[in-house]
Amino acid sequence: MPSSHAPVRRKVTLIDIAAACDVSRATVSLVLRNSPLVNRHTRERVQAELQRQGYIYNRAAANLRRRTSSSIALVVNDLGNPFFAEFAAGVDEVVGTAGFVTLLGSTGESAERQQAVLSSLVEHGPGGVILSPAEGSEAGRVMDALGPQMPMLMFNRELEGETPASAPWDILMLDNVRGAELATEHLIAQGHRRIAFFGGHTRSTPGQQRRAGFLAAMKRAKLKVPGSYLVESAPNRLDAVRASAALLDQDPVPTAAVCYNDAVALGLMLELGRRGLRPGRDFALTGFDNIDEAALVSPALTTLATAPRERGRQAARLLLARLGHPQEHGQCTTVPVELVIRESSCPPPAA
Amino acid sequence: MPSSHAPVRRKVTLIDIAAACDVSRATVSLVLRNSPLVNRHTRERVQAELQRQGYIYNRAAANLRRRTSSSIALVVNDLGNPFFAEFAAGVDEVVGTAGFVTLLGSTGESAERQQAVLSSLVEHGPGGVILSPAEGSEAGRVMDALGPQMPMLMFNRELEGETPASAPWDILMLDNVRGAELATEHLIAQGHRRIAFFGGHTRSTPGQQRRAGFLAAMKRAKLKVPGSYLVESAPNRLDAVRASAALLDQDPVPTAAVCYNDAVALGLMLELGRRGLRPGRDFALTGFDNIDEAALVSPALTTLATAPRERGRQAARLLLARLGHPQEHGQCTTVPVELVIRESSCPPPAA
DNA sequence: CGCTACATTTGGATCGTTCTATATCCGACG
DNA sequence: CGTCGGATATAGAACGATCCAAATGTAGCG
Repeated sequence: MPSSHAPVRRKVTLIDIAAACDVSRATVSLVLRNSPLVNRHTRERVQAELQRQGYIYNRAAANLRRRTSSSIALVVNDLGNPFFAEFAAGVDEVVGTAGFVTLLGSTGESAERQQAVLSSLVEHGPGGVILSPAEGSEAGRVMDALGPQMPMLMFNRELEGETPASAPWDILMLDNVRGAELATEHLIAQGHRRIAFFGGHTRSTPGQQRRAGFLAAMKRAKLKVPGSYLVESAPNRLDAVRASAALLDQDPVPTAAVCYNDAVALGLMLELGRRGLRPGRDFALTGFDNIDEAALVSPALTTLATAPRERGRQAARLLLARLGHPQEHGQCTTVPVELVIRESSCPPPAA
Repeated sequence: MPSSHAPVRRKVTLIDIAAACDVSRATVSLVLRNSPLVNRHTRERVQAELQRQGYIYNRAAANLRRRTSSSIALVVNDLGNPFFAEFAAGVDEVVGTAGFVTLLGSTGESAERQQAVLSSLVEHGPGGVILSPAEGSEAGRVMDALGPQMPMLMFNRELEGETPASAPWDILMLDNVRGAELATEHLIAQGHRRIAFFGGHTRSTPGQQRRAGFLAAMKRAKLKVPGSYLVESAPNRLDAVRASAALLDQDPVPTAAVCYNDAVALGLMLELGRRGLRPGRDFALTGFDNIDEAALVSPALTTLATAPRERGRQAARLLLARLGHPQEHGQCTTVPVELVIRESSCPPPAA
């Protein structure tokens, strides 16, 4: 007998169990939810039958009837970035523990794609959305995709355009300003005077904030920052390598750089090596994020630890807390970052 | 007027649109699915109204009625591991493009937690499951959680216990045997004679296969492998550091090691440095996976490229293809890996 | 005019659950 | 004996979409 003729059993439902036990659907439903209303004897018979037939609960049907949700949508730029991967792991951990399931989406840093991903995710009826916005995504368009009632939490970035007062969202931000200040102050204390800020885009929130922290620390130390010492790049290793020339081909060349993040710092280190300059000896630099690689490259990278997995857990907890109270005023949480001093932030070579 | 008194609009449904346009639910439904049956004029009126009211399609309700699914469950050990993060990114890319959504779950390498995660995910009715099994997970228990009809694809590992003939699954495996052979042959060609296999667990499928490839290559070269040259560890950096002593405290000490994966190799490099040995000079080693860090550590790590993101895409494509034909015989796909030679696999110091 | 052909629309049943209100049973109590 | 209360069980209408079979309108044609 060919296997294609094997009986394709329909999925087992409440009705099948009810029929087999000679009780009503309602009773089986009560058993499933451990209601105390059902007689002990009946409960046991039903449970045995559930087991026997391999019943699988259909949460979608239940959610439809109850108008509830059992999922959270998580939208990040790129899981390939260890920072976001750790963040996602933290989110999923808490979301899963709360009995929810994580719907994943990634934007590849494109506002267009983000729009498509959000529209697709929202049709699956998540209870809320955790979004690390792609660069250039606008508040209005996000609201169009998600509707005005959807609980939302922005991570790490803000949306562009007006925030509608009617539908506020929560925000979880790293203390980018203070972090960049810490890194800058550290390099100044090491004796550097010509310090640049390298990488990241000016239009992104963390880019602005880190740059602001850098400039504030420089100003307090009464150090000049020529405009050419502020070099932009995409926030990844590859584009940082490309942009390095604009930083290093200057006269006078800076002796140190505060980098937008670790990926960018690693790119700069690569280009330094290519030019025969030894990072951590001839040129000092700091990163941001403290990804695993930061401790492993040689020289090890001084950076700011953001504990991305814990941030993910925190984001999930904040959103889950918000589910109950969708109408309340949006909260903004800023979490401190910690300077981790390693070998890359040497004193200047002359000193 | 306090905002808590603001009108909490019910969600917009087909019925609302139908009422506003003075047509039936069925017509609106046809418009939504771009059916050619509906008159052009009507279609435009309905579409305008959908826009105006901010209608959001309820895919769960549609799936219930149509007995279809629009999601794929993805269960990995740990997103914090860049190999799995890249894999997940690849899966989500293809799954998303196909109009499905990814349900995420992570097991933390625990068979117990995997069981719980699978049971939770399956209640959300995914069309299929991509599973990178936790160590020690058994075929029978997985089938219990997922039911006999669920399309499944195993990645990278096989399940323990008997494979029930009734419900076959697809498998996507790296060519672990050949990969380990390549690495071993390369070290032999460099002049090494005392070569060890370091890290990984013997009970896991890739562990067995890589070890087998290593032993086969050694045997072909007529080189002896003392039992003490096979050192186990958990497949992560931390435990590799711990296990390094068992490898390096031997007499005669090996001059080279084929490592289970990159994480383990990086751990071993760390411990070598701590003992004043220079990896890539005094001791040769190879990894497996070619994670980003492999190219960046110093010395850069010779390893086997597995292209995890492309593997993720491939896994998703295989599973999506299988959705249509759930009863066919399970396929096993093995993909080649590529040796990437870098600095860590030096010749032996004496030679 | 009656008939068919075609284009368009629609009511009601249905998917698998939960909710609400009601029914049934049984012993106790006045 | 009537009826009241607690403990269980259940019928039927939701939830928001889709499918099916049938209805409607409109035009063409002999």
